[in-house]
Amino acid sequence: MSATNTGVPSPLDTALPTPVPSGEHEQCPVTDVLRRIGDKWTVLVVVLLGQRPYRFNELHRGIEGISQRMLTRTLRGLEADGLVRREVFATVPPSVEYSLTPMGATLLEPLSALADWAIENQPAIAASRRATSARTNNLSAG
Amino acid sequence: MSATNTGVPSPLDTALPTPVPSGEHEQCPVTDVLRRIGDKWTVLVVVLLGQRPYRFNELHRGIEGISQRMLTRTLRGLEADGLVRREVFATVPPSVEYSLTPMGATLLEPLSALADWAIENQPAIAASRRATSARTNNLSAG
DNA sequence: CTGAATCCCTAACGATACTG
DNA sequence: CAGTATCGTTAGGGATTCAG
Repeated sequence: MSATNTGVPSPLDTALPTPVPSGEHEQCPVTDVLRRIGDKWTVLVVVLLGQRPYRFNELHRGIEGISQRMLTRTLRGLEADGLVRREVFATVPPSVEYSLTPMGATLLEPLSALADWAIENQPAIAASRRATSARTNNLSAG
Repeated sequence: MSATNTGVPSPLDTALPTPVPSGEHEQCPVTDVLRRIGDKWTVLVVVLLGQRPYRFNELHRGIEGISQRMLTRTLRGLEADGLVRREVFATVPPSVEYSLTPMGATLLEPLSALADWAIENQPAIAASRRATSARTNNLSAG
């Protein structure tokens, strides 16, 4: 199972030559993507759009806690990256439909792998965090 | 290839029942993990430690641009999550060795899938971004 | 060598109000 | 309905300094 250096061909090696890229402003694509999808809402939006196209307020209602501002920014970012398509229908109450592009849809697969890992390991992680904070409290208390 | 709703069993569906979890403070494990590994340095550290154990300053030199502060915080976070193990050797110049735990090593696999995707799609994403900013400039200029 | 502590800046985020 | 504009708060992150 160990993916350290035997099992996995590791495309990460390709992305991280030797000392780590990050020359100055040019980050490696992996980091770039991680920072994009690591924000607070992008994954939720992508996952919802993976089910079917959504309209703006539909997403707004579907993602509890998101503000219009952040929903707009998230969608704009995904659109700029070519992961989401935005279709405007000039109807009388104007409506806008968002959907994944083909490239956006392919993101669901690696995302699923990571989600799988997250779900599987979340209990262990949570337990580890609790143990750590308990240990920290002990140090404070004596 | 479409992973929209036919090909992939989508563990995301498990994580996102219908309207999206996020009751109030309790986020879904996927979002939680994404925010953890989506920060600026975690992935780089995990990838390096995936090759072999590293000492503190070795990591510091290996990851160009990281500050001691952030390296420490990143390692502490990973340690608290049970993904990284910290071993202190009480030698005369004290040395500390960091390595992936077994659970940490399993993270390399889904990370590779995502890295694969990132590397493969990075050109398209970059092109899309350029096209978008060019379009924005056109609106401003004309 | 391996950090912890402090200060400061910026980007991200959220709430609210306003517009086509 | 689908946004934009503005403002205030907070969290992430960097530089520097100090300590075991």
